[in-house]
Amino acid sequence: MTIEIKNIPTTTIPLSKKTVLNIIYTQNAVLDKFNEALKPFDISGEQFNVLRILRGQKGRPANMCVIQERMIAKTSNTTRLVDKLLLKNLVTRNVCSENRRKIEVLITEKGLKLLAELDPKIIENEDYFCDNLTIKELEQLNFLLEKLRNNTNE
Amino acid sequence: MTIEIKNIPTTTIPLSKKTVLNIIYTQNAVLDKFNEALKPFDISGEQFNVLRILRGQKGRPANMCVIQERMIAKTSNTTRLVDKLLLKNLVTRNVCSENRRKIEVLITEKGLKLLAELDPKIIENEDYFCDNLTIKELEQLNFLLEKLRNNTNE
DNA sequence: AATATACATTTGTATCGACAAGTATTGTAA
DNA sequence: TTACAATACTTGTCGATACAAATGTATATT
Repeated sequence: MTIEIKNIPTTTIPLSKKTVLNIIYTQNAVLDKFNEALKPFDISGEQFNVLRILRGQKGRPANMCVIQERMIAKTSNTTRLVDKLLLKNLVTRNVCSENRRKIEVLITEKGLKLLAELDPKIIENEDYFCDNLTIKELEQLNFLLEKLRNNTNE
Repeated sequence: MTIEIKNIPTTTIPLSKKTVLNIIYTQNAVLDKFNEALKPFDISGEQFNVLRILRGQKGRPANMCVIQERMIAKTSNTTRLVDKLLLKNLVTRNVCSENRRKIEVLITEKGLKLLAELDPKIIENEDYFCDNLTIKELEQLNFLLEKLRNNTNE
């Protein structure tokens, strides 16, 4: 189900356009593989990310806004994501007693188990692409991506 | 409305995970800026891409499946995207007389005008990021992305 | 010619992202 | 204390993705 993407010709397309396209294609390829790995476990990429954030809390409950700000996708809807996780009993959700505006979300044992099962698949997935490059090339790639992104003009 | 993303530490996170995250963050940043540029024109990124594909046809009509296979997002719903463009009179849609299963989609004058107006904004957008790197660095970045993507194992 | 199969597109459903608006709770200031 | 604003979260809507199923048309098989 993966589509083949040819390398983009530099002669006909300006280098900047080619670069942007390349970044988009590459992320698509990476995310496709990522979602493919998650699919047998009936969990979406964003649900998985929320679970990982909750695990990172190490027992301390996370508010909605804490989850929100740590998510990769900015304006995703935390309420509905947590709803889905709740339905699968992967998290618990309770109103905070000290500040009743807040919600305390915790990962359950079942959630932790699922993550433990998924961890090696995710690593495998990351290595699948990164094994194509040497350490030096990976470091160079990271350097270039960060330099491209960290615009100093703003 | 853009969120700041710190550089990812290499010491605590494996290089492969860092690389994948960097690719995702970078594409997010690029697409955010891209969508921001399109927003005043009331057109979504995918709608814009379809219009560009149609312009690339240079007067020859495009079938749905031709549009589909040239789109960046694989399984996007071409029918509904074309519907939206039709509502804005940016394209025409007719059943092919030779093969009535097929649909012939054409970009209208209004569509071409819109693209002409958008072209410089898109270039500006691409340069916004790429100006941070030298030509050599851009070429290196493209090389690395393609090498990462073009997995020889399959 | 009737049936089956492949092809091209449409439709339906669930989920997600982006964004605006709404609700409830808390904090603050006149 | 009342009024207003800020905070935390929820709900609604729209556009889009992902995917399965359905529809309509053309082609191949018997």
